[in-house]
Amino acid sequence: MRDNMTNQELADLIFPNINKTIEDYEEIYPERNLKEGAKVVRFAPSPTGFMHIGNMMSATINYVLAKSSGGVFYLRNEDTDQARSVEGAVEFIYHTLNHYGINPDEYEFDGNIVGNYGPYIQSERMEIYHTFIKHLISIGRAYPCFLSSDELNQIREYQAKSKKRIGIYGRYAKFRDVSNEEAAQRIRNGEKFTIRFRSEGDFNRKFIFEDLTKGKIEMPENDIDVPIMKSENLLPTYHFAHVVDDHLMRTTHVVRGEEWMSSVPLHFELFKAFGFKMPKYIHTSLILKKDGDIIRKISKRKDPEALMFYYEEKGYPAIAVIDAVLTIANSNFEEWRQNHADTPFYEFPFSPKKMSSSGALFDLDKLDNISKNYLAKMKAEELYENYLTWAEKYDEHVYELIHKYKSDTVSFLNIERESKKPRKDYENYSSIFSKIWYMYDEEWDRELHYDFGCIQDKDEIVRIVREYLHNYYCETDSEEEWFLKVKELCDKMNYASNMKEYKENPTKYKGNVADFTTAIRVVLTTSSMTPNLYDIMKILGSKRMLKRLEIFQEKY
RNA sequence: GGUCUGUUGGUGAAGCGGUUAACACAUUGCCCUCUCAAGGCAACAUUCAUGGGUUCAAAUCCCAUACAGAUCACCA
Repeated sequence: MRDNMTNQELADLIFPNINKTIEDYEEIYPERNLKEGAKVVRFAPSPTGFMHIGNMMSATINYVLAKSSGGVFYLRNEDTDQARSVEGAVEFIYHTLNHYGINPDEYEFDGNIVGNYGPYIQSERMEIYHTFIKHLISIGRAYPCFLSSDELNQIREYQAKSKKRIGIYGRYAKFRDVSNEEAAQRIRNGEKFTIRFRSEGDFNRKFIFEDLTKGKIEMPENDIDVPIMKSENLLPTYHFAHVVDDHLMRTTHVVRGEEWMSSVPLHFELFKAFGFKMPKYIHTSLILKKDGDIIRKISKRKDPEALMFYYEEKGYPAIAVIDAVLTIANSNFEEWRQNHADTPFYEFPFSPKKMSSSGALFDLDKLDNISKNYLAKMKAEELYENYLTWAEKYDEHVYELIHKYKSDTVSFLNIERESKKPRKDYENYSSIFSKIWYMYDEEWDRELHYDFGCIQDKDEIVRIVREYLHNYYCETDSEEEWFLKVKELCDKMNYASNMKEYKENPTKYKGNVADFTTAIRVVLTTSSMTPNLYDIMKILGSKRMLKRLEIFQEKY
């Protein structure tokens, strides 16, 4: 055994098959040629098979940042945790993003790589990581560590008990200063090891960095010898992959959750060890949830609305969800949206400074409101098509009905639409049917609940509706003629056709026009709350209306 | 326990030393009206977690306390 094994020799022993250098990779992935100010950003989820609202917010912010600066948005699959990886998750994420109008410029799945900075799947970048780790070992900034998990636990317990800082640093870093010969011997003996970064930081020194949303933040330097490569599968840890990937992919801005803030000093030291420029950071607040009296982080398990699938199933238009997300993400988005109603969201000049620094509650009421406005603005035909597409996937029964009665459905959806003040009846596709079911004859065999207004007496209602349908209603009447006839019958049956007169002398009459039309409305629809009656009658036609009078007589 | 971050109405929030403390959603009331929706008009924080301080003047600056969240893994 030789006495003086060099770092380079140790590195060669650990990675005998790595022949590239980090300089080689600098050439393979050169600086991107983009215009001044263009941002290169990424969405880098772990492929767990779900997309949650926090992911969505991060993806949206990234996309807006890239688009509005003429930059690049790429999708990177962080699958270094083999245990949690789910097959097909990237495709799923890719399609979910597409559904919301977010299209990555660079990505990879099914063996297809789009973009020059791939592979975009971490498990396919082994050689790259190993090259960079080998380099760190060769310059003495990383070393193999043979601490077993039992030993690690003991250290942790001891530190916790004696109120010391937890972690492998200082004298706890047992293998940090072991000779290269000893390390080599252990490796040759087949001992398991991880590679740890050799930190040169000092916990008593301060380190200042600028987060784009939170401003200047002062933290102690990192002095922990963190693992950069796992023993089991030789994959890098998140921290190491972040530094290598974001450098090689030439990321300029890293948008990530607030939970990463505390590892910035570590990342800083890692970037410095390679001599790389650090990207800018935007740490986003967590999305919270009010659960009874307590406010907590939104949870994938407990809160259905945490998963993006929820919004698709409920049938919220994609753009409404994006707007709701941006409303929480950036405080001046709402104002911008008011002045730019038809501008694509990615043209919004996103400002990290305007991000709220405390966590926000995701407000479902607000989403409903945004969504109502979008649905109200659509043309009936367009609404119908979107509704049909939604129903095809989520509600077969509705799909069949509206498909069969397309023309009536569109006419109904068109009532009081396409005006300056369109109706805002629907907040999402799944809630539409409960408000329009009565337009379909097939639905009338269900159990009916007539929602009466002032007139409760069945015989009186039948008298009114029968008289009206037989002797007054005419399909060719204009709306004014129609209303004149309604009022005429009103007077005849001693209901006040003039509201003012009624208010002055309520006792003189049996009721007023409103009560009168409500009776008709309820017989035709069971509901006292419907869009314009005249239009509904027009769609229904005399024959079907008479049938509904029959049903009423039988069932009520 | 160490280290960070935050705390303005039911919700999202604007404000950054002098404002009647914006705006949007929600809620409530009135008006309009064939119902509903829409629309119009109102109401809704005497106060910015609490306690001190600086100042002629504080939600805004400083300090302390409380509370909440994050992090301290061979998970990301």
